[in-house]
Amino acid sequence: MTKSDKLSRRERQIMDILYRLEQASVKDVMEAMEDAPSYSSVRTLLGKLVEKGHVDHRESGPKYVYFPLVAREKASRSALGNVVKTFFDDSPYLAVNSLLDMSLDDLSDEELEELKSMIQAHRLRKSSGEEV
Amino acid sequence: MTKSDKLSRRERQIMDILYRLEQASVKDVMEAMEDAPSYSSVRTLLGKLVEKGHVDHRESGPKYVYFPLVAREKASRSALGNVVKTFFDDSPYLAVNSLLDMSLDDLSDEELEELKSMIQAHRLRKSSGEEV
DNA sequence: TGGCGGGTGTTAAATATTTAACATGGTGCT
DNA sequence: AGCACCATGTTAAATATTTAACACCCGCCA
Repeated sequence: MTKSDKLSRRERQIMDILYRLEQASVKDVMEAMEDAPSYSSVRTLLGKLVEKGHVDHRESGPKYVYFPLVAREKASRSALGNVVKTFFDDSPYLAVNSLLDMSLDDLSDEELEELKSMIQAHRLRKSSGEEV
Repeated sequence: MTKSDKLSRRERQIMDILYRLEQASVKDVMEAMEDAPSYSSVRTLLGKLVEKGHVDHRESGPKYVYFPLVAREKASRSALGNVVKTFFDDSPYLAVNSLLDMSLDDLSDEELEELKSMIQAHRLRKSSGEEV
């Protein structure tokens, strides 16, 4: 029963913070919360996440530092997949389209170029006989 | 206090289903859940979402059909934004990159082409004097 | 050394979520 | 009409989440 533990709202919130910060002390987590409860509460939540196997901690000087056990990379794919499924009829195209639409202005020329060649490279690879 | 109501796990789950299906009866929602509770429970949850202002319902023949009050489009942007913030250091580029990386194989030639020209069009627009 | 500050471990209470039971109303069918 | 079916309205119990209190430990330093 390592998997499929449903996370509560607070637990999910803390997981997100840990992914965002990569790792964090109790205090760090608390400070990252808009609507933080008491120090004690955050500590309990973190403890529960450790119990459930989502998080681990190591000592860092006098205190603990917590971090997610599932790699950010993997978790991010899962999160993106969920969004695609929930809001874009399972179509990655629609998702990329929307994401581009809402952020094109924030991308640098280099980034735009990079994305384009990423697509281009794939098209070439595909057309050059690499069938399924 | 129409805004900023924190959703519980079940509430979040149901909202996602409503966004996925666009609209749904109690039964529809229940059937869309892996781990559905009783009909009665789902009904209560939906009622709460209505109370909180996240969902509305209309009569459809003999029964109710529920649907989200915030447009899918808007909700999707918000969801994407959260993922970008949580897992991609707030960098849309990294997010698009990852999304493309995990889904390139599923995109048709037309879609690839479309994305490329979307980027291209933006580059042109940008370089033709539309400075910030 | 004695007491403070800052951390953890544990346990228990308050609150919210989640579930289900029971009652009601309409519709269609025999 | 009477009954089964399917839906909703309401209310209450079971369970989980969330919060906080209290006890302890360690390093520091006046």
